[in-house]
Amino acid sequence: MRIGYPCINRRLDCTSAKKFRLASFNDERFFTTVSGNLSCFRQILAWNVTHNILFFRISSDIIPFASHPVCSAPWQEHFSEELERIGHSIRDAGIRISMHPDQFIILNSPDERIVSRSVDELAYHATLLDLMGLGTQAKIQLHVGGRYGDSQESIARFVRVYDTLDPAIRRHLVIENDETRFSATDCLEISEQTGIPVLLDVFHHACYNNGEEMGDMLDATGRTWGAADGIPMVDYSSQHPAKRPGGHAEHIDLSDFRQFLELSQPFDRDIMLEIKDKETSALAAISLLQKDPRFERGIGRG
DNA sequence: TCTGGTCAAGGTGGT
DNA sequence: ACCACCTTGACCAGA
Repeated sequence: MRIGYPCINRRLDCTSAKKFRLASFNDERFFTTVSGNLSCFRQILAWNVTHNILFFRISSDIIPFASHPVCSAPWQEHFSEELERIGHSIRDAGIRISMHPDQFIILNSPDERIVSRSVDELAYHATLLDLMGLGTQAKIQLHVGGRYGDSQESIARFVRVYDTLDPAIRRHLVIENDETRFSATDCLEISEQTGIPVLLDVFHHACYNNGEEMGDMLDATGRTWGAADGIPMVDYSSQHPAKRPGGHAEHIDLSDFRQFLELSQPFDRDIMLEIKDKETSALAAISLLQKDPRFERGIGRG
């Protein structure tokens, strides 16, 4: 069991997701920005290791506009050595990496231009992971997409597109339930047809479900991960009291988290905390986990 | 130096 | 057909 947080460390005076406006794109700006992002990424990883945080989600903005037509700069070659070095240090430390392309990346759109752009963006994610040599345990988590008024047909369209994807993308790709469109059960149906692993978003499942028990869903989604996929990942958050249902909490709710740990007791999972205060909640979660044998095993794994 | 309108990209639901 | 909202941080133009 590892604990992770996404993209940003608020205690460090740097960001690994610096970007700029499309209108001001030029190669110099691009390379300078990526260099800064990678430098901050290394700092975050080092900070994480000293705090036993061995799971981290890389921001899709670490290479801004990487899959956009405006970007013809050969970033793969330009940064290959640096990425390889970073990848070595990630593997040496036993760190797990994930990525989460944003809401515009949709494989089941009826508009093939949207699908094509989405595939390009996924290819960028996979290339980045591969340049770091992170292997198939590094995952790109994606939502199923839109319903377009017909969930079954939209699921079928996802399956059809998935089957055409380059294996270089598929080996990293997992799907995740969302809080309004496709439930964990929908994802399991897709998994049965494609073999794709299902990442359970615990909070989204609580928001949107068909009455399935959380424990059963943890079990069922975990079984979709093969040996090469590594320990199943889950996303965890809790409800922000003031926000609409589905709004992420500002800080981890430790009593809720303790209940989740209890519930998940039979299973080993890498837990991504989708919580606003990022590393602060990760530290709190870890302090709660000191005596959990699943976590101790994780630290020893190196 | 500070502020707030705006940012590559889509989907959904209300009108 | 059109618009606000989803959700997020931060860019950047203008004060």
